[in-house]
Amino acid sequence: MKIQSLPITHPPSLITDKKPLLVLVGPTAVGKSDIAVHVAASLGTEVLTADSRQVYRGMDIGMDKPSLDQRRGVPHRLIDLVNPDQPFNAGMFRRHAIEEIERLHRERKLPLVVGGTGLYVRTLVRGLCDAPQADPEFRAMILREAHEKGGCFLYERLTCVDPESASRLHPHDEVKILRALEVHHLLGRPLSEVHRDHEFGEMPFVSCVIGLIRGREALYRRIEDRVELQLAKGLVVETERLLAQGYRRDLGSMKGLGYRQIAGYLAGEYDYAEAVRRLKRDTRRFAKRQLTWFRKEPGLTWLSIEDHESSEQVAERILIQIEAFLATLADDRQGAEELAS
RNA sequence: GCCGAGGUAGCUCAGUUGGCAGAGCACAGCCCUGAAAAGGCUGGUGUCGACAGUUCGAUUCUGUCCCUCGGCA
Repeated sequence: MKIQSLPITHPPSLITDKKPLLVLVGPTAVGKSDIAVHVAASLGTEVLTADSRQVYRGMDIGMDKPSLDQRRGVPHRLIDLVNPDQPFNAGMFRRHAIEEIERLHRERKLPLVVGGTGLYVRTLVRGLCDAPQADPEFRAMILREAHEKGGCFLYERLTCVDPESASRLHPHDEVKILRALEVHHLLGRPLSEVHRDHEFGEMPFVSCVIGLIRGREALYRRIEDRVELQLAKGLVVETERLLAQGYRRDLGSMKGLGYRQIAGYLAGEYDYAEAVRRLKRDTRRFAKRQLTWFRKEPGLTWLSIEDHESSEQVAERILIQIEAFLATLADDRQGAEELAS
């Protein structure tokens, strides 16, 4: 019976090698942080944050980092890794995260990844293709050239060197066109080829991915409440401080939700009420994009949160799912051992 | 009460010399492999205030009524 339950795609030898990974995802303001602390405390483990924004030091209110009080003694990792003007990206996240995951495995703890950055989570669950890191010099150079030549220079160039990537991208999507050109320049191979070799088929761990969700109206209400709370905590002062420290508005970190809208208000582009309106709107749109991303994540189990549920109650339900996941893991392992002997 | 102005999408409004209506915002759906809280794409969701009249046909013209906002009493 045990042997029959083995998925054909996983040879027994691989299953015994692979270590488990727990992952909690969901849109912004769904309540991940509070719930995760309860889950981590029950499991006696730590929280590994998969959030592209919480890695920046000094950006606390805008990125909604959980306070020490909220963390209730549970260690949180992968937060405050770089300064706001330092580069950070999915590859760097993956390297830091894998280090922490392996450490926890050595300490016989179950790694619990919690976050809303879909791409970052995916680099852990399904890997990341072997392409070179971002090259700021190349980008600056080619952007200068594009500025001089104007029009669709970048897109046309990509059509020549990597027609497959070009056909998948819209001519207006400069960020992704730039990346494809960069990879071709550094590697001498088209990015589309690198992607085809990888296809997110890496699976370094046996992952249990749970997606938290609420009704759209409830989620939007929570987003509004959270924005108000961030403003009350001093988001404007924090933005002023970052600008005074010399962090310019065009930095990736400063384009994050909160800082972008408040910086526009501080620069006199619109009034305070308009800044708040835009911040709420942009956060709602972001939550929607997150949902679109997670919806197509294979193997994700949704867990819908009711309005009346406390984070402890939700954590209880998650723990039941985790127990079931660990039980199948133990079954598979036992089956593999029987097969091997 | 009288005199103006107006009632069209969730909101602000445009428009149809009579042929089942369109912008912005809001909203919805989607794409994504080292910028991802970034970046990009697509979509009009409607008893045109109500009822009658004229007309082949009325959101548009006419009448009555209702409502909102000004001004005068």
